[in-house]
Amino acid sequence: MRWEDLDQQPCSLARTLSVIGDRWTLLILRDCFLKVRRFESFELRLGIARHILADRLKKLVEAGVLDKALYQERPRREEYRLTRKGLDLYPVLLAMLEWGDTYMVDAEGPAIIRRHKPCGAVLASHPVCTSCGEAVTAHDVSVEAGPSAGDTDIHLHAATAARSSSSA
Amino acid sequence: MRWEDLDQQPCSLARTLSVIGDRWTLLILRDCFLKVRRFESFELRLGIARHILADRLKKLVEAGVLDKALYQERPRREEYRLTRKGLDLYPVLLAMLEWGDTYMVDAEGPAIIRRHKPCGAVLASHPVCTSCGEAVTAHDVSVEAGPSAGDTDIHLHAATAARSSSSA
DNA sequence: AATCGTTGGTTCTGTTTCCGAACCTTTGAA
DNA sequence: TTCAAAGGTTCGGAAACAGAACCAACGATT
Repeated sequence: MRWEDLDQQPCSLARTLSVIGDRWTLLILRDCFLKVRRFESFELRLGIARHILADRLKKLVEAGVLDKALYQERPRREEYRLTRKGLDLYPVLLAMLEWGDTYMVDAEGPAIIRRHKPCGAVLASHPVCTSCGEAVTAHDVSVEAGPSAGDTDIHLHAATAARSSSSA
Repeated sequence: MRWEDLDQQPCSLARTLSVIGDRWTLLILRDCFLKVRRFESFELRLGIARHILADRLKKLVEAGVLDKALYQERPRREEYRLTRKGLDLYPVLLAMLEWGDTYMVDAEGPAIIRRHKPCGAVLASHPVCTSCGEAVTAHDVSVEAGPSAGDTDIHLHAATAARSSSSA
């Protein structure tokens, strides 16, 4: 499978990965959420090759995750800001941050702490079902074919995928 | 920055990416959550080169995300299962799935639907603060130096990162 | 007891993709 | 008229990836 074909897959995870699934993109987005907005700032903070940074920013703009806005005429200067679509990636970042805080930190604990401003607590979060409000775990979730399922039952019948399927 | 150095960064996102941040790993994990457990099944479903698959599975086992368990003696057969650490990645996957469902689907809607078994609703979820139970958005969260912060204020002072910092 | 199929890999040899360094362009300031 | 800053683009080498072939343990088949 080639990287570009990911967004053709009938799987929302694959399609999401086609936007944010590369080496640098999530680090760029992390910085966006920290209010980094300028090409040079990204470069400095990430130590990324300018070439790659330019490419990633362009792709994020094309994907509608970032918006390139003029913040100054004459010297024309532009900055990158998260769109609504980009802001909606926050749960992804948050989930990754918290997993890292739990499993990947040194003995002393995490280098950065997030605090939930409304309540003042050090932030820990978990997903809840928007309908019933209960916490969601992998075991509570079942999958079924959706509207555009077609013959893509491959995603449902995991262990039985012995038939030579359409995506093999 | 080299890819291997990611897990040395004082940032939980970077460290998480050092485990799940490559092209294939999240797709492999998606399948794990769909109860795919065997080398051949992964290969068939993903269309991944065997070589790469073997490498990713090994790394996931080394990282403690998967566990390689004997499920049959004589023909000795092993399978890969999510550990607790791996299961705890579910919020990451879920957040990506839902973002994809929202922004990346065709007109007909998503190919796969997730249902919250306890309440029966089609699943939509959002993160809530474990302390106060309120929904968490990017705007509600502030960051501050944590226990092992050291001189890594680079992660806090986004736009002011004009000094040549330690990670540049 | 030779060989065949199944599972689960490893070893080759290209081809993409990535990275780092250097260069280019626009604009304003010295 | 040269300089610097912001924001890119163009290169050659390095790494990751893909596809195919090969290996090996084991059981079943003949």
